Amino acid sequence: MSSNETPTQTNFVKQIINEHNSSGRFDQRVHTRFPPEPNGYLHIGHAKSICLNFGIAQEYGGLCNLRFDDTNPTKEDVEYVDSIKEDIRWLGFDWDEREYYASDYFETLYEYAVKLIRDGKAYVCELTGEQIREYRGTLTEAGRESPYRKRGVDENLALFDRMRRGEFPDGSHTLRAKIDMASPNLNMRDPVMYRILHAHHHRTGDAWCMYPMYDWAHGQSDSIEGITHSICTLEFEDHRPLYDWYIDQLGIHHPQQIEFARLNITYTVMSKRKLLQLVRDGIVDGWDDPRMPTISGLRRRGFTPASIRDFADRVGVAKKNSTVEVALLEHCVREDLNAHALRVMGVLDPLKVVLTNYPEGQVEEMEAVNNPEDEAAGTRTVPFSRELYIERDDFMEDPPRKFFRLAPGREVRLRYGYIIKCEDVVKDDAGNITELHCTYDPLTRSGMPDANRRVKGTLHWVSAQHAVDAEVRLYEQLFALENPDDVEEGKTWLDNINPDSLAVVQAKVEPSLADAAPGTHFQFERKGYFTVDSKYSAPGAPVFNRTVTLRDTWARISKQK
RNA sequence: UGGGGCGUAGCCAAGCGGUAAGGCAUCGGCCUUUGGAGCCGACAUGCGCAGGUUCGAAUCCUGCCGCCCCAGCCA
Repeated sequence: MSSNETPTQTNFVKQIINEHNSSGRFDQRVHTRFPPEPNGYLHIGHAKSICLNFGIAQEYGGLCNLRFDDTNPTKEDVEYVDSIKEDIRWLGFDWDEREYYASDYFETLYEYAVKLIRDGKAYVCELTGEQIREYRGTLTEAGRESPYRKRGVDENLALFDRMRRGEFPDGSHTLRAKIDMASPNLNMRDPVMYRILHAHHHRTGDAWCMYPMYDWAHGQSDSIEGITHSICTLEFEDHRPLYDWYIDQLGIHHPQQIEFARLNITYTVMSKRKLLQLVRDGIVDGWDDPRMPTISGLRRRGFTPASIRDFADRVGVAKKNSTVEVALLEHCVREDLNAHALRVMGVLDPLKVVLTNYPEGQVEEMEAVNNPEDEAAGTRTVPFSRELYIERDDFMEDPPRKFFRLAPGREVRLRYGYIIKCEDVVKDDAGNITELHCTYDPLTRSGMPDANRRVKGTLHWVSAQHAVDAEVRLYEQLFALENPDDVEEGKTWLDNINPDSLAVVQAKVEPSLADAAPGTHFQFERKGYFTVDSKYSAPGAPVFNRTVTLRDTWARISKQK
């Protein structure tokens, strides 16, 4: 953990582990796992789980496996397993050689199923999907037993074998656990263990035409891997009795499942289904669109692994459903980037300034600090000349009281340059300001004694003749509402999309940025943190994504009016 | 009306019978060649509500109330 990350505090999961360690239940062993289904890209909610599982393993000197729960070939794909592996590594975690797949255990699972059948604890059922639902009963009424429940062991064994051999069509048979159709826990009402699916699996190919249900595969997979603590989300709490039942019937290693609340963040959605829809409908530019809460989106946006880990730590782990304000995530990146990002100057909305008393053709190289938070980052040189660009909103013809920037007759400091004074405002026929005529004070160059003169504000700038054109993408929240699922009658969450979530702007940036490498983080002084886009940026034609703005006191003051 | 969970500040979250940590946000002030950063300070007589036990309760007991999850051959 780097120094800018908050020390991890205690949580109920660690308390449980501590109790196990003092009782000796698992021989002081701590072995967790991160078990994604490869049916989509990882998002920041997964990052919370990854940090938890790998973090706990690290903290207790244990191990954390990566296991793909690939029990449904109709939804899964290698594209997803590749992206998942990349994202976990990028976050800074390593599963060594322990990369497993539930499909590795299909044969073992099959043998386990045969054992249950032999013990009279499972049977082949020929009810249709609809009938199974009817027989299940409701939340308040017990279910009815399937007419196939009383089949003999030999018949079940034979039928199950024929299921495996592919003698039956999809949906015609299932293997079900024989538990209790009257259980108040619906998961215990003879759950389906296997369904017939003549589908090609991304790993096992066509070896199987029936696949284990997640509930039948998950607990045993953990058991087989010797997992001690199976950490998962709240919705599986009701499934724990079933997992316990399977494992107890089988008499195999019994992990402890612990459930925690999944992460929600304001102004975004976290369900894979919705993220997939945003991608498929072309509402965003792929899974890694910088507005997406996916790991790949956050990466492209400019978030750092350390900032996401820090966020996961600060958010904590508990059982209460909650929604964390996106401001906390933003705080975490700012803190990391403040310490590490190189400072540069870039003007997003250029307004030309002519220094009328500055020698024509003269160019001075101004020394600029790369990162005031890190002396080792050194300095660089920025060209200064007679014609410059400043930010259009750093000038006001008729400024309000607390506006500390440029205005007619007012003086302002150009960062690392001179103090200048606005003498004239030049406008076009329509009355738009086209340029400013200013004078500079030659005794106030940065470093000179007169440079210490007190002026109201300091502006960033770029020399017009040296400026590099850059495309800058300014992002806002993808959704206009804190809770995108808060929809009125007849509308959907898609109606809550923020139409202004992306603004593309042509900026002027300092020459050092011309060939900036994709993924590099910068602070554009006074504006925010920006990252070179990994998809569209090219040498000589840089494209920047705005990760997050700087905290902006002036914006707050002016909004209060 | 069944079962499983959860209620501590605007948002997270510690606390585990001895008198409400911390972070984010917000609001003041200091400082500043980034209105950034940093620094200082404020921010729950109160822990969903009502009773009870106790010298003492956010913590224990009882009863309410509210919210989330479960009726896929998804995970």
